[in-house]
Amino acid sequence: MSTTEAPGSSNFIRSIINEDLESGRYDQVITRFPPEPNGYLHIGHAKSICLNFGLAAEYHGRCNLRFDDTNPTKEEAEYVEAIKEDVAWLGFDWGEQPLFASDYFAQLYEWAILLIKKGKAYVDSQSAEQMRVNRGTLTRSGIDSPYRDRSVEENLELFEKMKNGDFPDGSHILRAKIDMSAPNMNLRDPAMYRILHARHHRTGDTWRIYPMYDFAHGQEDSIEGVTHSICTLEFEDHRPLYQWFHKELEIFAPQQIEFARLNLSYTVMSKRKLLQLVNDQHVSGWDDPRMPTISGMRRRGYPAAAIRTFCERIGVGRSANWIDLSVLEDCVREQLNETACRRQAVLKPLKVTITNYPTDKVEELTAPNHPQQPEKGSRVLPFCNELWVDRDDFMEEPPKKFFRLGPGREVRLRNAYIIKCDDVVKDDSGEVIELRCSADLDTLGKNPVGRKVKGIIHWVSARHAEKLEVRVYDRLFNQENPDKAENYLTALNPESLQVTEALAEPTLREAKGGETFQFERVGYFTVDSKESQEGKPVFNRTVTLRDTWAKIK
RNA sequence: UGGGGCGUCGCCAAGCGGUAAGGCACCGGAUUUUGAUUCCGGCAUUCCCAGGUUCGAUUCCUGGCGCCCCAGCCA
Repeated sequence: MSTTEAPGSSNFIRSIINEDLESGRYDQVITRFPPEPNGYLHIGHAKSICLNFGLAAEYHGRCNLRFDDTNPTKEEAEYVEAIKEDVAWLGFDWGEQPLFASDYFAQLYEWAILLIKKGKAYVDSQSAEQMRVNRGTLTRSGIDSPYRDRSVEENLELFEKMKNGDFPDGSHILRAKIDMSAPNMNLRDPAMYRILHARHHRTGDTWRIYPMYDFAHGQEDSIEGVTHSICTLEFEDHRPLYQWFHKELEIFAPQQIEFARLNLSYTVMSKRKLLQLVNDQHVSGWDDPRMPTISGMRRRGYPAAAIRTFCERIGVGRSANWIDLSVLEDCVREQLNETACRRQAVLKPLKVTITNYPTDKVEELTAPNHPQQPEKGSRVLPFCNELWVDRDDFMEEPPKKFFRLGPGREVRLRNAYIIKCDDVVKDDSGEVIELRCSADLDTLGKNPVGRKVKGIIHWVSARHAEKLEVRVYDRLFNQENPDKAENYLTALNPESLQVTEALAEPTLREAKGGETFQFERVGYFTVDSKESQEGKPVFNRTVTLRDTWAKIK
């Protein structure tokens, strides 16, 4: 599965891989997607997933799913499961078992000892604060730790005790001995191992020390034979260190390649902020349909194929980018237009009575499930003299370009007759509460001769309508870039969720969780797989239809 | 004012010395029992700026300008 999409346009990563293959530096392509299980995956991760798994498939290589679980204070098994589900749903296969950084803890520990013995690592006993001060600044070099020249024996002994849990958190730390005056801050004796008396989701209480990202990631890649280790731009400064460990340890050296992370308008992408949205209950959870998480989008009704298309379409480069939400929505519509069956449902009901239609008569009209795909079949639409239409499809004083219902106007009822608005009934407050119309009963499946009726509106039989809960979603944030607000929370869109009731054609009652329909002229709606019940589906608005009338207005 | 990057249409993005792909958005127009879809057509004499090399530069060189990342015992 997964790579049915058209091959993407060229990008700098493919160029690098081609060169590496031609030069013989590597003879295959092995990549990896290395999430930290400290939150749910979002659309930015999808970009990385599609890139890594996509490249591996393209070059007939392999892509590992490897959890970078080196910080037990932030990671949980729940996240591991959620991440696996999301990657699989996106359509990618990581082989028999996912891998874990924690699988390599013993090896990493041995390598740390090797570096100590080589005089390339030492135990520092400064406080975190002292270390920070002594690290210097961007423009001023750091100064050596007073513990920098401890003997190998002493370092070995202290590190052993760190491992055994003899010291409290923060009392000592293992550092690589590189250069405290390096202009690249990452080379100023970076931390390799810290003491953490924390229970790890997989190794339990086995370890009291845990490796830092820099001392773990490159070696994990090396162990797995990863040839191209693709990460985001902020790790570019870490590359010299990534390479330093491979060289000092004399192990297989993968090539790290950095690309620009995804930014999407009207959303935030940092895990910290997404976690806060969840914890402070601005959303119902990581999988709230308004979240930019994979699970949120899945619940919202975004097809996996649409997300894959999106990731291919936005390309991959090294310059900061800000992708417009419309690109994603276009991918979703493109996919759903092909796959979703058509239905009729009214969200803002206005009563219509067909005055010349027998009160006790009910007709079963036939409507195609997909006008462009007859093979999708059809369904039955009951029609009687009492209907609901959408309030937006009637105007008492319509402007010239409005070709829907108005006093004396004619309109086509989708899949049914042409009707004419003869009377407008109002309540005491002057609000329109009913339209009394007459139908041209000779217009079923054909157009009248001598006049043409341009307007077409959707409707539902009032006596057969199902009342269904519909959740109308809008963008979670009002501002294109929530991060530029004083506090991104102030940019939250208070109307991002409107719960309402739809009056829908009877067939919709049987809709199953995860199914998506196009409510004609309105948008795509997907049955919420979490909160729907048998015979009582709850619909999430996935995305609206394009609406050029809205622009004309 | 240290180091590392980036700068091609409103937003992405190809281009790798030979005379500016594509997508989204936008604007026209055709078809349409969804103002949807589909379909045609338009949309950078110009590639951050200034010099230079060259028959020829978005592509090479030099100098500017602008933006992003780095001072976690996070990843």
